[in-house]
Formats: sequence, C-alpha cells, structure tokens
Amino acid sequence: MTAERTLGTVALHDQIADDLRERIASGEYAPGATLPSVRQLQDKWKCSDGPVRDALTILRNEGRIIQSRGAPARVRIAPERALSISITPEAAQTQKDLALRPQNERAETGASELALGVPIDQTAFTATYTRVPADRELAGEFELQAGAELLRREYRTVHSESDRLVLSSVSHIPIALVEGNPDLLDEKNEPWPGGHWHQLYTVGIEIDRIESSITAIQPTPRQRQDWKMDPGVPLLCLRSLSIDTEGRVVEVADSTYPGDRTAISFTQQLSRWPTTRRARPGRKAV
Amino acid sequence: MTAERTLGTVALHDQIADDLRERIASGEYAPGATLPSVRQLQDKWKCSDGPVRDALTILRNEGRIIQSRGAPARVRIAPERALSISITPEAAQTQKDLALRPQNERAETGASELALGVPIDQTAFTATYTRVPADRELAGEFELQAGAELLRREYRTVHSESDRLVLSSVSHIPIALVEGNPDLLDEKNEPWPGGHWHQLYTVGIEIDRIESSITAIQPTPRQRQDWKMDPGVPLLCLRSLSIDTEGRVVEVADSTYPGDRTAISFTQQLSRWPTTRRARPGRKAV
DNA sequence: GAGTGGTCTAGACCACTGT
DNA sequence: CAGTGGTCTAGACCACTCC
Repeated sequence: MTAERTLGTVALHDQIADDLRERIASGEYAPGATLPSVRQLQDKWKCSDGPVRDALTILRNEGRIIQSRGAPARVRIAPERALSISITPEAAQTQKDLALRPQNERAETGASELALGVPIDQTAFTATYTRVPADRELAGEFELQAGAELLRREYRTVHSESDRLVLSSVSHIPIALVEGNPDLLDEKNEPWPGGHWHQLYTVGIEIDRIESSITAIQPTPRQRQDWKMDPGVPLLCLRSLSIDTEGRVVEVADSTYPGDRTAISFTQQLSRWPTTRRARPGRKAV
Repeated sequence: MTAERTLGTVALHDQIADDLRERIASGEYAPGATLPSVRQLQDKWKCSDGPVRDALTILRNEGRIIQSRGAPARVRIAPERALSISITPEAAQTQKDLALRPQNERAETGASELALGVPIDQTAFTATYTRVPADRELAGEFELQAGAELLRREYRTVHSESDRLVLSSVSHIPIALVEGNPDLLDEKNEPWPGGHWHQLYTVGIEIDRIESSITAIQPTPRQRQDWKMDPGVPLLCLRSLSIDTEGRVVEVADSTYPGDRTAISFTQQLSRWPTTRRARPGRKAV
C-alpha cells in the first residue's frame, strides 16, 4: 500500500515524465547526454520499475529520448533540417516549358528533378506502376466514380549506402486520360522519359496550375522503418493536384517526408508600393 | 515459464498491436467501433494484461484509437480537415497594399485577418507582448547577436464555447527596428491596428517578400492540451520570415496548427504554352 | 453493480552494451 | 561480466461509464 504517493491525482509516471521533460528542456540533460538509469529513477521516486518505464515510453513517443538495449537512454539529438523542399513557381514553369523541348534536351534533365541533400550517384531509383481502382478519397479528387481505374506510379529513391529512403512519392492518373498513348502504360518506359508533363502533352493535356496542400500525420510502422525515423517523429505529407487547362484534375501526387529532417519552403514575392518611399533601394542581400 | 510464446523474437505487444492495426486498416473495426476489451484480448492471446495494454498504448500514440476510463477503447474518428490555411500571393499583396490606405479603411479589416472555420463572434482574441532576449535560433534568423532584444507578440484566438484554441501565433521583431515609433511598444495598442505592415511602414519598413517554411513536430503536453488534440496527432508549424526591401529579416512569425484538422494549401499558377494548341476547350488535338 | 480501462508492485528472465 | 534496458506475469486496487 504505497498509494499515498498519488498526491494530486496525477499519475506517477506522468510526474516522472514531466520532471524529466523539464530537465531536458532546461538543458540539465543536454542532447546526447545519458539519463539516469531505470534503477536510479526507481530509487529517486521510491517506486517499482513500471512507472519509470512508462515515463520513458512517454518521452520516447514524444521524440525527446532514444532508448536502446544495453545502453542507457539518451536525450535525442534532433537532426539538422537537411532536406529543404522548395516550392517555387519558377521551377514548375521551367519544367512545364521543358515538356515542349526536343527529346535530347529533355533527356538531360532526366530523373534529377529534385535537388536532394544526397549526391545523385549514391542513390538508387526505383519506379513501379500498377493499375488500381480508385478509393473513395482519390475518386473524390478526380471527381470520378469510386472504383474507376487509375494508373498508380510509385517512385522511390534510396541512399544506397545506408539503405535509407530519400524520396518517396505516389502518383495517380486516371487510365482514361492516358490510354491514348500506349507507351505510357508500358512499364519499361518508367520513369516516364522527359518528365510527366511531356508525356501528358502527348495525349493532349496541358497543365494550368498545381494545387498543393500540406498535412502532417503519424507514420505507420512501415513508413517509420523505410525512412529510418526515430519514434515520435511525424511525417509531412504533400499532396499536389495537377489541373489542366480544362479544369480537370489529371494527376494526384502524394509525397511524404520525415518531419524532423525536412522543411517545405516557399516564397511569396510582393510588388513594391507605387511611390518609392525609400530613396535608397539599397542592396538586396539574399 | 511461458516464454515459449515469443516465436520470432518480435515482442508480444507488437504482435498484438500489429494484428489490431491491420484489422483497423481493413475496416474490421470501423472508425468509432469498440475494440475487444483488455480481458478479451488477454484471453485471445493467452497472456496477462501487460502486453495487451502495451499494445493499446502503441496504437493510441499512433493516433489510431482513443481510450477513456470506464468506456471501451474505440477506433479514433479522424476529424475533417476544417482548417484550411491558404497561402496566396494575392492575399499578402492585398494586405500590403492596405497598409498605405487611410486609417478608416484599414480599421474595417481589423483583426479578421484570417478566415477561420469558426464564426468570429464566437471567438475570443488575446494578444500579449513582452521583450525577450533572442535565443540562438532567432538570432540566427535575424542575423543578430544572441541576446539582442526582441519584441515578442503572441496572438491567440480561442473558441469561447469549447475553450479550444483556434489560432496561435508568436511573432518576433527586433526592438531596434521599431523603437522609432513609441506607439508600437505600448501594449495598449495591441493588436496593432491596421495590421503589422502599416505599423512597420510608420518606421520606414516596406516588406519585399515572405519566405515561409513548414515543418511538423510532436506537440508538447501543453500544446496538446491547448488545442485539445488527441494523443498521436502531430503539430504543423509554419514559420514566415518577413523580408524588407533592404534584404533584412524584420519579423519572424511562428504559427502552429493541429495536424489532423489542418491543411496548408497553395496554388502555383503556370502560364500557357506559347502556341495555343487547342483552339477550343474540349478538343484533344495531338 | 458489472464491466471497463488506469495504475502500481514484486519478481523473474532475457538481450544487449560497454569495459 | 556488470550494468543497462526489454518483456512478461500475477495480483491488487482504483476511477470511471453505462445500463
């Protein structure tokens, strides 16, 4: 009967977690530092190992500590935000214009569509595609009936050395839109040479705009493993709808990024006020 | 004693969690449905309650189920994405141009800067501001020495009925930039009438562009409580740097949004290909 | 009041790390 | 091999919900 410790109805493991969390935040336990062992914490809080382990589980799921067998728990070191996904109208426009250029010119760009934080020769690119029926969600985006046939194309780039995922994206296109060009349904042509937009051009589709939306979710265990993400790290999801000049959604592309290493960034350029108030336009450092 | 159950070195609580996760994904347990009770799962897996509870904890932290006292665990119902944060150059430009308009015109816009999913008369707006020294991170953004004095302004909008946070944003501005206008340092003037940019205009600052970046983090317990977020739901973070015509970062604004109810969206408009290939919409010339 | 989940204990054994 | 964290059990009591 040691229940008298529950002073204010807040569970002991929460008290322990709160205490450790505060000490981590204050810097008493710096990133990389080892935490007291389970036995030491038991001794300090005069309890069995259960509450202590529960507290550590809480902090692990918050992404604050890492635990491994045999070694003491440590304050997690948040990685640098190495992956910066820049969304710029210029880049999209460039890619769009490229779609009209001759074959040899398009080929030069090839698969290096995105600037990653990893040299491209250290990565392995794979593409797979299948035909799938549209689920409710995708059918809604395309304004099709659920079950309509879609071309599903999955792109993955892994860092060959560490076997860590660097880029992952899944794209869906209604079969009905692309069956005019049989080449597009031939898996041997993956990745579509010269980029999506040239291929879409071959079936008479011109992209008018990209509507993107960003959300965050908790990764599935599979996703966490693919990206080799620590527990407690969320996943950034970027869904881009390609809309053609007739207003149809012709492609839905879903990309995911580990939330702790990635920042999705974009710039909104504003025009100047009419009267130039600052006499010195000065230097425009970047 | 009963250790022979550990067939393939994968922990029992992981097996249970994997099994339940799969059943949830397959729809066997639909959103809102009750899961088997802890005792039933013990019976099914022939184990004590520990592994079963551990499995449920895993699923809770993944945001897949909700648990409460007395009531059975249920599959979590993901909320609609009611909060859609739209980033448009037009809106920013409009706000910029507004800064030059006369007082009465600016006042009409007032605090309703953002379209929220909640009627504005059901919300309570609070603003607080303090002077704080720049931490390393903010000092880096402003290219100032760590410790330089900043004006910190915190905006919060809560839905008065549910006491739920609807909007939360923290903005930092170097004191040195705004001390030319004493009004800006007077808390009674919060929120700055007519918007930030008019106030910045009074000290000779014109915004050239906004550089935004989006990340995702695990919320602190405090944040989770403020937003009344379920466990396992990440937080979307939007950091916007306001850069003036001289290239200086003059304001850093950090907004957070619950990751399950929010989508940050934007559109990239592309210009048409030079040769008008389709004279009339609806024809697919090749 | 019956059933649910929440918390905690005491003890056992295992897997792994580091010295 | 000493110390660490990981897993599981059996049992107890509590707080809460729902009928």
